[in-house]
Amino acid sequence: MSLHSLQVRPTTYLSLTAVPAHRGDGLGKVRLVSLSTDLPLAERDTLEPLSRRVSLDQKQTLYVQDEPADSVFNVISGALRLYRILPDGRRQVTGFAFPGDFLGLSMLDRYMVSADALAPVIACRFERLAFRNLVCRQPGLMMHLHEITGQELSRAKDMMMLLGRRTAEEKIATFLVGLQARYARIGLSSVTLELPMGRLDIADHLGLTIETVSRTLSRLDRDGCILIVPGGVRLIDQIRLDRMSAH
Amino acid sequence: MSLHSLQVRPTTYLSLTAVPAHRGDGLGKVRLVSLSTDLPLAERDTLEPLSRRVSLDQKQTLYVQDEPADSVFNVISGALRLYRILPDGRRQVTGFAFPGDFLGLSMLDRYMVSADALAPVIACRFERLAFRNLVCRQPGLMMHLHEITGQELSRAKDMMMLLGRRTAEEKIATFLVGLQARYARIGLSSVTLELPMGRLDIADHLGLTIETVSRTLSRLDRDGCILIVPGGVRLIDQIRLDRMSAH
DNA sequence: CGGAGGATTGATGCTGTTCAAGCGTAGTGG
DNA sequence: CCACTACGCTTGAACAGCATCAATCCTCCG
Repeated sequence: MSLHSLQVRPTTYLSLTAVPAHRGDGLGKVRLVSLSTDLPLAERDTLEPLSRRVSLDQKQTLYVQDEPADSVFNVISGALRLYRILPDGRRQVTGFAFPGDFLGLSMLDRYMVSADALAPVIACRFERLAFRNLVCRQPGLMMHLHEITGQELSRAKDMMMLLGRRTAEEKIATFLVGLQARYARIGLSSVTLELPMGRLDIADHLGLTIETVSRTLSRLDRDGCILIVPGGVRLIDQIRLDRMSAH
Repeated sequence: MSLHSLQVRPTTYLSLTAVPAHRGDGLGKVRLVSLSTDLPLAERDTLEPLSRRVSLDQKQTLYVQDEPADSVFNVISGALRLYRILPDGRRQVTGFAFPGDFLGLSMLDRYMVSADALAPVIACRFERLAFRNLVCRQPGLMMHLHEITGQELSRAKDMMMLLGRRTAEEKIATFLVGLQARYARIGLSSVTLELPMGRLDIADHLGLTIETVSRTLSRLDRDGCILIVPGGVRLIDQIRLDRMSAH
């Protein structure tokens, strides 16, 4: 099972996700699915016409930092990188997006990062204002979306600690363990982690250079912590990795 | 004018702030003030009994990371530092809070950072569940609070870029210019920045050591960019500082 | 087979850290 | 009023971790 075959994450309560329509209604349309009984059919049908299916090839851009944010997205399949770039070219990859993730949920006027596809992506697109209007009329749903944003904020603070206060080895270990946990949450439990992003993406995510990422991975491999495999990494010594990434 | 004399920031639209009661109702009570016509008197009166005034002396703790988050706060005066600590003592100061700022607004079950006072603090405390319930019934207000959280998230991404990809000098310059802008927004416009936090707090905020912070400030002083004064810094060469912090 | 792009590895260097000493000011008590 | 201490800040010297520069390797794909 891989990121490509995975489509939707099972969510718990009051969740809003989208899956391709089962009805053969051609391309571009998606069927909005809510696992929540709190989201009435009437509202579901209100939101549904707002949703459009978006497909991206690898390396294509979903949106660009500072451009007017007129859409909210929900990733259905694939993987994206989210990043900011300085005028001189230095880049910070603020995160990666996987199936089930929302993008643009804070609904500011402009996108705060750029997003492009690491692998072919299918996403569900909502017109922002309509999305906003609907959500306003659904306090429970809105509260849930707010909570998702709060969790993203919490992860951002984890990242600050990681970037500001941890060594290269700890950064790599934390990244791998975190990715594993994230895959697990979307039903991709495996000892072997697929890494859809390149070494440079990891480097720009962790505040390192590509060489340091490569060297550190090689060393973890030599030490028997991990096993580097084509397209990914197999986590061998989970205990040691957990200790390195402990917070 | 200083952080101590400053009490409330003027906000634009649909804002929820609190000021000490004008009515002499003893200690502990505050009067809830909304600049929004969207927040009806009835709801204002509902929230008002939930609010309690909190006072902190310097170095006192408002709340601790990972403890159950049963309150939401709005800072009225003073300054706080927000931080996380690793088991081995390494610390990341994720930010500072000033008058007008909300704390715990993402309303997760547990506080994601610890908060303690850099200077004597007065804050307005809301019981979380009641706050949440009220906000749920006020879509416009909730939307605004969501937007504030979104802005915090945006600043968190700025921090990631700062921590991961910028030099010590750029970090310091960005910190000073950012603080200046923040003071300006709460009505504290001045060339001389008050720095209620110590060098170690700045270091732990920017992912540096106290020595590097001190050295970098000294160099900026020597170069005529800034002037170090007791308790703060005077920004001299605004243009050069802006260029160093440019994004 | 040949080229392109990504990843690895090595040699060297620099930025920021670490260790250590000294400075300045505020607070305390004789 | 001045010694004495405490604490935060500054400065210096040596060091280390990661960056930089550069060469090579690997794999995919035309």
